Amino acid sequence: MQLDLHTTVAERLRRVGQRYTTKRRALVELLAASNHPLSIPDILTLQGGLAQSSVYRNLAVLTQAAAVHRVVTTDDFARYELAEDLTHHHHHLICSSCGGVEDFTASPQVERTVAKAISEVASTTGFSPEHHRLDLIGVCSACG
Amino acid sequence: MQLDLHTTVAERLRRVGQRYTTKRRALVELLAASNHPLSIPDILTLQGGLAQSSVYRNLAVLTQAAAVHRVVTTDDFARYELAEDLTHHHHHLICSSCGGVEDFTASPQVERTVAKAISEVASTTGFSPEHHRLDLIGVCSACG
DNA sequence: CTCAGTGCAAAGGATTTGCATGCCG
DNA sequence: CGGCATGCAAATCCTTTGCACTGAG
Repeated sequence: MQLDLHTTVAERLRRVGQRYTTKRRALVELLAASNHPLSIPDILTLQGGLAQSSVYRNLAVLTQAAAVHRVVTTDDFARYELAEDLTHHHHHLICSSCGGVEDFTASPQVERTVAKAISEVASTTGFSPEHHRLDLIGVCSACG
Repeated sequence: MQLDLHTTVAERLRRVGQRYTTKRRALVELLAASNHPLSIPDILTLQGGLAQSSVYRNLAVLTQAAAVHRVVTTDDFARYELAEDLTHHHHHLICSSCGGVEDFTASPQVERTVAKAISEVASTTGFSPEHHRLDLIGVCSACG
């Protein structure tokens, strides 16, 4: 699985004309090891030896290669996680107080219903859905 | 309804020790007239005669008074819309290409299912949900 | 008169970019 | 060897803030 992950990421990078360098691999491993999206400050803290600008640049590259996904919450920091097809479909619990994010998985029934709603929208509007985002905004246990 | 809107907003502002000035009323009317969240550039274009900083400041005040809601998309601009309880519950179609947003309403069944999922999460985690966000990310008809 | 609200300009802060260096292929 | 990735520092750009002025009560 871990091997597959790196193989897949490498492949996606190659497809957009980019290399899978040591630093990029380190970023991917960091994201894979976390059960929630990481902000740049998070990453810089967890992984010393990475220039801030390089982190930004590499995450941008990985995002463009569809290996990483950028998550926006309520605070000023963008967060990053591995693309869903490299991990699993999930949703977010976003804390309106501290901006922190946790992952959670919805029941199959919810996903089924949402999927139906999406196809309805697609057919009744000129909008072409790529994916959906079902987040719960509230107060996390730490802030509560 | 329009009268109620202004009355309600005025009341909420008063509650946080703020006045309902002409400029603030203009902002509220602008947001009420739009069927999608507006960015600051949007607002400045639509409403001449408002200093940019005042728009930011007033939107911040209105947000704090729970009369306006800040919406984050994928581009660099924050968008603003009236609080849901002043309009109606809805969701967003977010264009991953231009960052634009349109509103849409989900079927009662979807809402019911989502509500159930939310209460499940609330009971199984330490997280206290305040509201949810079900957005579709894709390509709008203009960009497609 | 008083004080919140406003406009203007300057400051802040996350993110991006230019450029010289170093490493991978 | 050649070109891309990296680090550092400077630049960007949305957003916030300081300050003096104005207008409503």
